[in-house]
Amino acid sequence: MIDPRLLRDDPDAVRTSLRRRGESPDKVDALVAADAARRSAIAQFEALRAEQKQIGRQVAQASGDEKTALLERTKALSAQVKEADAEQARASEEFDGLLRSLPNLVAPEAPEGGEDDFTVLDVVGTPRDFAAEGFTPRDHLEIGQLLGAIDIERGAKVSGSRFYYLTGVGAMLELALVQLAMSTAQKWGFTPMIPPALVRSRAMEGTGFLGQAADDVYHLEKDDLYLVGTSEVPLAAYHSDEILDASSLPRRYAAFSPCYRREAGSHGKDTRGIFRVHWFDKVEMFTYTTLEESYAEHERLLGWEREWLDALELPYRVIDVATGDLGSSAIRKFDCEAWVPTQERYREVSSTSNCTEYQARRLDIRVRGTASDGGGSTGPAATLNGTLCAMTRTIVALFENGQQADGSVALPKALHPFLGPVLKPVA
RNA sequence: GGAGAUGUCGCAUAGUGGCCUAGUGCGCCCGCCUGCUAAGCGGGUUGAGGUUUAAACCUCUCGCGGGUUCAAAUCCCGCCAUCUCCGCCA
Repeated sequence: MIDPRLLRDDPDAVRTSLRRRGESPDKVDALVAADAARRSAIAQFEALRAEQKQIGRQVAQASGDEKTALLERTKALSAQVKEADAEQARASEEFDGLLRSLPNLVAPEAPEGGEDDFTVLDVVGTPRDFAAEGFTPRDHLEIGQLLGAIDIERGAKVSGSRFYYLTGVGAMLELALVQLAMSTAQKWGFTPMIPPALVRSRAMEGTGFLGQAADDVYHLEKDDLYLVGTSEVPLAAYHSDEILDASSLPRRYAAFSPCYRREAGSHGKDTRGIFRVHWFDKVEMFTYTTLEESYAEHERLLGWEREWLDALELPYRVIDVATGDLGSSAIRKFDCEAWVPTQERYREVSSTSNCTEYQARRLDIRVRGTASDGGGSTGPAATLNGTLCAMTRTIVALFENGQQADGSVALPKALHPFLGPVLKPVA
């Protein structure tokens, strides 16, 4: 959530941000009113409570008629305090609920508009000219079947649509990517992590996934646990309710985990192969830092994502995602999109978001000793996340871009130590 | 899954209904003293919220949430976590 003080000091900034996201700014008025109601309820409760405590101390020392009289007064007061406390709690809860439903402010630099209004920041590499090479490219599923790497029919038989088995070299390719990604991230200074993929609602809500994205989340009702759609969730919640020493920042974690997504609302989209699935594995980067440092860290995360794609020798472009297409936690988001030859377009393979203090406020993650005030006080941390390697989409890109006329796939040098230079059709 | 125990300030502990405005020790911070170091002496040291120009004051916070009571760290109920034992299990 955003800084509640901003609602009092500069509500127009909040309205402007909502408008830029394509949302109605109306709820700002309700928030300002709820804030005023909350504060007045708190003041009322505290005044009554102070009186109750004062008289309570007198009761302990009094005796006889004096005590009876005091008890008379404080008995009535007790009911009033209880009532005021309930009202204060109700008003605070209402304000908190409204505040949590508000998305993060958007960065002024983020381009305004919807899904198609992104800005292209860079284009790297050149898509191959298959016509010049004299053959028509096969799509990733066809290649995966030739290599014995992907079994989509049995995935559907066992688990339904959008499920798959990685088999043979497919399974080994994923493990190679995981191993390479984790060790590379460790070299960059990230702490390797394998986090839980089932989390409580606190973690899910705190990272901002139970708002507009709630339909995309799997929920295990019997246990009230959620399957994470990204390890951003357990990584953000890792330090919840903690105060981090400023000198320990930035803290960088790289996590390998499965990711589960209901893909509600994407019926009929990307139905072929393993491009859009209900489950995939991913290595995710995550940083805890300060607000001031978050902007530079966002650029660094993008830099590492690019370095990874460079190492995989994939052609890609980088886009600055438009305000209307940002998640509720993010103020700005950069996507890396790899070229997919059979679709003749760039498709998202990684994404990095600066969530500033939004998640940290919800999860109560604070920093002690920020530079701005000599080191004594605490303030919310800033969190950022970025994909290092989403397995299925990376496999799609590697297969399609590396394919050769005979159905084999030439691998980037970085993967040679694991799998050799070429994956060959099985039969 | 069953039985039992435990949860107090960074750490260790005291606290069995009003003297708790949570004490003490350690650690940490500031100062004094001191050839140096150590010791010693004095003060400070959970976090959040509210009133406010400020200073200051007030409220909440003893794992979390309810309840009893004029009054709860303390009594009752539920939950969470940890530990020990039994069962099951990769």
